[in-house]
Amino acid sequence: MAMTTDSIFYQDMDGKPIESPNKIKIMDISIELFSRKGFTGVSIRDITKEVGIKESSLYNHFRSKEELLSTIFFNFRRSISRILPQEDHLGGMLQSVSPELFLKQSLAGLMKHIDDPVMAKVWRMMYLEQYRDRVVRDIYLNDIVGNMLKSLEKVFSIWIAAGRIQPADARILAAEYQYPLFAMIGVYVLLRVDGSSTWDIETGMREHVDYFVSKIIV
Amino acid sequence: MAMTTDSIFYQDMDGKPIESPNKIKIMDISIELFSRKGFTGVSIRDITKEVGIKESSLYNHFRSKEELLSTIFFNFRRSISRILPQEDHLGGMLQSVSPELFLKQSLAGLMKHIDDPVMAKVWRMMYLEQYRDRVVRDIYLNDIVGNMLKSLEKVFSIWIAAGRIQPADARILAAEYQYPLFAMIGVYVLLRVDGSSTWDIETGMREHVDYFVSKIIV
DNA sequence: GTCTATAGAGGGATAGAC
DNA sequence: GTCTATCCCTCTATAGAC
Repeated sequence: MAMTTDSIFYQDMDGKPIESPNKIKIMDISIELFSRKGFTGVSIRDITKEVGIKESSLYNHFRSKEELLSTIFFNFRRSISRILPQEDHLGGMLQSVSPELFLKQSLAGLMKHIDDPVMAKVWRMMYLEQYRDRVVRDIYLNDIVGNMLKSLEKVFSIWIAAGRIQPADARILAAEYQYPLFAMIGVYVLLRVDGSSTWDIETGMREHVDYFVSKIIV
Repeated sequence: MAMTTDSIFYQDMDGKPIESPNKIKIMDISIELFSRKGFTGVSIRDITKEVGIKESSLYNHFRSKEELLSTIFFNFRRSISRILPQEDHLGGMLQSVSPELFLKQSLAGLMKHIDDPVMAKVWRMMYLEQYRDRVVRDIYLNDIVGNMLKSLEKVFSIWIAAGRIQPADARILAAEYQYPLFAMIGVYVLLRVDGSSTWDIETGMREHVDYFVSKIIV
């Protein structure tokens, strides 16, 4: 996967790039604060104070606090869609690498997304707001959990059909592979709130991939 | 496991049972509201309005909004500690039942806890507040994730030593078994926010136990 | 696009009568 | 233990000058 810093470029919800320095600063600081205190725990005052503008100036960039939140998740969704394997490229990719390597590379791609200084915070926001906000809940359940399981199921079916792994229910394999990672990612982003060491949980993720692979190879 | 309705009995943080009907009502309604809108998203006014008392009356029961929150999590912690396998009873229990049955019964015990009408909401609160509140973070990371993994590791070591399952790293087995369940529980409580069907994810949990057992038996 | 000023509602918490 | 009344602060958002 090519190096990219795309993820720090924001767009408005109509697709226009956000270029105003103050608007970018509002996004950055809102993400930082929302991810630590939650949407309802952060006031417009908190945000504008750190940005260095008056409250009223924020409303030149966003119509409301809600629109600011929606813009953040709009960009998260856009960013997430890029780390899912592209259906049409699957065929070629799956032939050229081993299951083990493919899974390790996917995990690396996911971790790269979560490790992005901005996206790490939005992941936290997602876990934090999903109980309060139906849109966020749908992003998690559909865009993240649903899509990842579906695309993994496809991958495992292909491997099974090609006899590269043991015959099994591809849907169950996808769940067995992915759900532990979801839980571990949750722990990972939680540990990073306090700046605690994430060494154990990262090791756990690698051990999981190894264990899983050891149980499915022919 | 014997039927019990213990979980709906609250204690104050000094250990005294909460008996005042209004105080119980405050607890119930706070849990309901906090679990849907988050601590900072709910006001004392919201709570007392539903309880049917004036704001000032709440302060006869709790010194502050924070103390109310702490009391809720104090009771959650107490309740959680009861679903962990007791170290001293492990020996006997492990000899009398098969690994498969033991794991299925543990899962049933956990699901029973989460299905309790009150505790389901506090689980949601825990997922919701853990990013904002260090104490809640510690409850999740230590009392729940940490303790469950530790006690499961013990169980697997015993089985391995007794030759009842294939030799393996007990710590990894514990992680492989438990992490998917954590993620699935997260999805489960999330689905219940909207009253969506949890049939798929419950099936997923059972399939996980089956798959896991199939990979470890001798 | 930023500012000052302010509106108008809602926040947590307390005093003191009953 | 509940009430009325109130304090003082913070909240989101808008109007209008520059």
